[in-house]
Amino acid sequence: MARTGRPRIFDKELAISKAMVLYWEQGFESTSLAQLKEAMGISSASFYAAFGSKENLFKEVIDRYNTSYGKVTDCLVDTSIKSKVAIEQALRQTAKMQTDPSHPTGCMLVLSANVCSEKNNHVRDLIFKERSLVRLNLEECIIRGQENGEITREVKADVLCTLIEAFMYGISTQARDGISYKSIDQAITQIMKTCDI
Amino acid sequence: MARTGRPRIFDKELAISKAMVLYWEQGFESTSLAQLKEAMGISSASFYAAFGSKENLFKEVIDRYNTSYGKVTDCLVDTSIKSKVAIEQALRQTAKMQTDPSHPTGCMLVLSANVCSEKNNHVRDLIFKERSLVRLNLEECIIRGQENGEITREVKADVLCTLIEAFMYGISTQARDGISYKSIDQAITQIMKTCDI
DNA sequence: TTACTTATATACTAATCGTTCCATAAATGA
DNA sequence: TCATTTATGGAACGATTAGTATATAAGTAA
Repeated sequence: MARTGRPRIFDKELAISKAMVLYWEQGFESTSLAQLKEAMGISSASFYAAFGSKENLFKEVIDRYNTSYGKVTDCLVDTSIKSKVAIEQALRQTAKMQTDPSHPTGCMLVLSANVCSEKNNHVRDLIFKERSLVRLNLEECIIRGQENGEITREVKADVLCTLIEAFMYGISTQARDGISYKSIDQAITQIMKTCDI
Repeated sequence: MARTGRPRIFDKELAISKAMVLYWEQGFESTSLAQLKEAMGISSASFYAAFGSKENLFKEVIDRYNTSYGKVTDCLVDTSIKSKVAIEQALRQTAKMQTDPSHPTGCMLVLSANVCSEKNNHVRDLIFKERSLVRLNLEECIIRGQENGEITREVKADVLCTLIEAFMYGISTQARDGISYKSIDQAITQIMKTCDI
C-alpha cells in the first residue's frame, strides 16, 4: 500500500549523487553539513529526516559508489573470463575511471577517509572494510589464474596481490596529481608482464 | 649577540616532532589546534608566538619530515650509486619506514592533505609540490639508468616512472591497512624485474 | 471531516574551530 | 634601576560545526 504522509519534495537518489561528489572530492570529515545541504538543495530538517546523520549518508554514498563508479573492479569476481584478463581489465578500467574529469579524480574508497581524527576512526574502518573486499577479490582471482596456469606460480599469490594492489591504490594519488590516463595505461601494460615472470 | 626577552620555556624542535605525529596520523584538516596544543604542551599564546598559524606549523612539519623520515628516497639523487640500485633502495626503505609501528604508518606526503575542503586547497598544493619533486628525482634517476644501460630502453622513462611511482604511493594505503613489510618487500623484488623487461 | 503520518521551513542549540587579546613573567641592555 | 623585548597563562573572540525543536504543510486512511 502507498505510504502516508507528506511526500518528499526532493529526489533522494539525486541528492545522494550530489553528496557523493562532495565526499569524493573533499573526504568525509572535510565535507561540512552546510556544503552537503547546499549541494543537495535541502534544509537541515529534510536532511536528518531522510538520512539520519552525516555518517549515515556517507554509508549510503559508499553503497552508491560501489554500484556505480566502483564497479570497475567487479570483473575480478567474474569467473567466466580469464584471470589475467580480469586483472588487466580491472586496472585499465580503474585508470580510465579515476582520471575521468567529469567527476572527482582518484578512488573514493582510497581518498575519502584514509586519515581522520580519532572520533571518526569507525568511519575510516568502513572504508577499510570496503578495500579489504577488493583485495580479497583480487587475491582469489590471482589464485584462480595460478591454478589455471595463466599466471606464474613463481611468486606467491599474496605477494602478487600486494604488488597489483599497491599499484592500483597509487593511481588515486597520481590521478589527483594530474598524471595522464595515457601514462598510467602504458604503465599497466608494463606491470601486467610481472604476472608472467 | 644574545637575543633579549623572556626565553622560550618549551623545546621548539620537540614540539614540531609532536605536531608531525599528529598531522601524519590524522591529516592537516582533521588535526585540531586543541590536539596540537595538548601534544606540544603549550598554550595558544605560545603556539601563535612560535609558529604563527596552524598552516605555518604544517610547513615546518613538512620540512622536518623531508629531513627525517622522508629521506628514504634521497638515494634517487645520489649519482654515485647505480640507478637501479637507487630505485630498489628507495622502495625498500620506503616500505620499511612506512610500516614501522613506532610512528604513523604510510607516507605523510601522500596521506596528510590529499583531500581537503576548498578553503585549504593551497595546503593540498604544498604537499602536491613535494610529491612532484620526488617524481622528478625518480624520473631523472630512471633516465640516468637508461643512458647507462642499466635499465631497459624498451619502455619510456615517463612510463616506468609512473609505474614505480604508483606502486610507491600505494604502499601508504597498504601500510594503513596493515599489510606487512614482508609482503611489500617481496612485491618490490617482483616489481624491480619490470626494469629489465 | 477528522485522525494520522511524514516532510518542510525556520530558528535554535551546545560544542568546537582557529585565532586574538591582555596582563604578567622573565630575560637583556643601558 | 628602568626600559625594552619576548614568552607565558588564561580568557575571550566571531565563525562554524553537527544536530534539534517547533510549528506548519501536504499527503493518505477511515
